[in-house]
Amino acid sequence: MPEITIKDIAKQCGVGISTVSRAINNHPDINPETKQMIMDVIRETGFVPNNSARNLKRTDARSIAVLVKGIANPLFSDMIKVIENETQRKKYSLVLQHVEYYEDEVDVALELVKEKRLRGIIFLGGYFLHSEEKISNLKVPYIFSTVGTLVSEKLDKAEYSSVSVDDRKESCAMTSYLLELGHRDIAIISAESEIESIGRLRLEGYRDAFAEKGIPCREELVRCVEEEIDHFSMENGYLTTKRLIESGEKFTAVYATADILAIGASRALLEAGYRIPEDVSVAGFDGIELGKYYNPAITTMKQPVKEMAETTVKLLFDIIAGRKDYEHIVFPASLEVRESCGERR
Amino acid sequence: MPEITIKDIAKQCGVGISTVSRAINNHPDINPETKQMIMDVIRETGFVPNNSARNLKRTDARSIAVLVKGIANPLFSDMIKVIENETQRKKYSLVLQHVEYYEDEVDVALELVKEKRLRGIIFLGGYFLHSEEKISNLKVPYIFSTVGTLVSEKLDKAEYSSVSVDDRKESCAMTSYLLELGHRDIAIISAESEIESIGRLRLEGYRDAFAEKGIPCREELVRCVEEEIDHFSMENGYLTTKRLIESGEKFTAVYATADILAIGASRALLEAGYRIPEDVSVAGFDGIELGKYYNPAITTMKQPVKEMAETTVKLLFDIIAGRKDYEHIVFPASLEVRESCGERR
DNA sequence: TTGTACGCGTTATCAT
DNA sequence: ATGATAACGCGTACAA
Repeated sequence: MPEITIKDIAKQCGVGISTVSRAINNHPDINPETKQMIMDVIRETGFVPNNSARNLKRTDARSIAVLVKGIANPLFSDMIKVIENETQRKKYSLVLQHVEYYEDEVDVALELVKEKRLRGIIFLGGYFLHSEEKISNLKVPYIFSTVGTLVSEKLDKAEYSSVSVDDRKESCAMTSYLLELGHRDIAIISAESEIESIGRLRLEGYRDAFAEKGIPCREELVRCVEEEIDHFSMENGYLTTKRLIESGEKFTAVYATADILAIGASRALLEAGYRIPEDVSVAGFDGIELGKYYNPAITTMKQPVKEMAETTVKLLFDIIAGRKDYEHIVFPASLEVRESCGERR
Repeated sequence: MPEITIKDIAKQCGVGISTVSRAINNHPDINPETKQMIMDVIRETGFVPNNSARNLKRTDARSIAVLVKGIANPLFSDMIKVIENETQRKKYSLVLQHVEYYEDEVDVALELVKEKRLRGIIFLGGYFLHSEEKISNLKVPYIFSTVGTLVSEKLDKAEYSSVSVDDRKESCAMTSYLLELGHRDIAIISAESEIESIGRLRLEGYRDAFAEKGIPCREELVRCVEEEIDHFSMENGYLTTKRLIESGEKFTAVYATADILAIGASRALLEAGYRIPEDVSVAGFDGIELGKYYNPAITTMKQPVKEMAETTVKLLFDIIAGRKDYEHIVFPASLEVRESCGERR
């Protein structure tokens, strides 16, 4: 079946090919009547312009992309909503691209930039252990959102931008809060400890808090999620906590380094007969909406998602416009006391 | 900045343009040494082929797409995972495309098919009140998954396929279950009642159950979610239930027509001081993972997500291969009794 | 095994 | 205001 093209439309309308193009793209210099006539034919025939051909020619795209690693993470859903809005306000279009856990986000970015003539990129999630060599091929501005301090070690800070919270510091604050409630046996459900990652930073923050107060931290209570399944998932929080419970170690609080893990952890505790927070306190990190709805509502360290997303977009456009070169912005997180933590009894 | 192209590589390697193309695309008829040499240069230069140009030429794409309306819906996340796996097993690639709530999914599909040379499409979510005229322009096989019976009225059944559950019937079953527990004052939190939609079908099922048993159903207890915000969201379940509570109407059970609404509803009830299920029973629909983790775990009508997704992919490939023309498959849902429903006291 | 040349469908440039 | 035509970057007959 022969695809219907702009040529067919032109022929059928008895006009030139470029006139049709003008009609499609809302060019000013075209006779309104001609345009109307063309648009009518287009509707009748059901003609749809081929985007590949368009992108091939186009030099000006007015679009940016956000690459998301970890589709199911509610934190990202929340951010994306804001990014979408902000981008629209700038009259840009937003390409939303999911990156599989086994894919290299930089490779995906490189392809996408060429394919869609993007002006900028926002990375959400992932580890970013990228070689400078590869990422230096990325000629458009890019921002790491939510994973700020992570990237800094390998890469030249002047090459990229970031918007994030200080995961280590805020995690330390969360742990301190639990310590101040009188808890000493605080189990931590950590997403990764080996890889340089957000999970690792938050784990270090946990250790910092103990060190600051001169309280020894019990290594038996440091629990990493299972490697084989999604690190940030309720299931993993559940399984890891279940193993913790079954190990027989005593604890009075569980700090899960992500709310989504905290919910899985809570389930495991409730099933084992613990009451929250009467028997065990549960704390999370991130401040996702879901935590507010859970029963009990999860006390958490809340990232200012809305502000971060807005700032990310604003910064990206500043860089695109040449008003800035790069910037590393760190937002404060805020302790959100809800229902899942109590004083140690 | 001049983008680096296949031509540059050819020149730099001292070979023809098509030799480079052969190297990139793993063509058999190329000297392994030449290929190695070319690949080395490609790596050094960081050359990335332009997908737009490729798609423009390509006739064989070996890829399908899934268009998702409602990114945040966990039910869809669950399905997508399965679809991804199954597609990969068939050695096809999967294009995952989100459709904004204000976009027309058929328009998006039309564009995408041309742009990416897709061989088939899976629609997830949306209302599908599409005119036959528009959708008839879609020349590749397409399947509506999870919204089966909805589409049938306007469209010729031989034009498309569907995989779904019988929302009306299963919703009736869920309601019957509550009636059998002794509940009579069953409030329903419904996503839409006006538009022809899944929410509407489930509401009709609710009414059916009352009718079957000859029990009058109290219209004051039929509550529709707020129009302005996402119909399938915890927030909407929460707000709608809150309004219900504030209205002062008496009820002993709340049936939310989606688990995600049920969670919002539960929060509202708990905040108002009700215990679940001791004071009020809560029931949902869909069977999303989250419901299992909630406290109390939400009793629900579970859609066989995995089987549905697998079947959807299988069916699509059968149609692509010409082994079938179309098919409308209805899966049974199953009552999953968890913790949120009890007998009326 | 390799290179040349054409065409995919569109937009942009330049005439007219 | 409109039309002809040259790119855009790549794949692929076809020739060598």
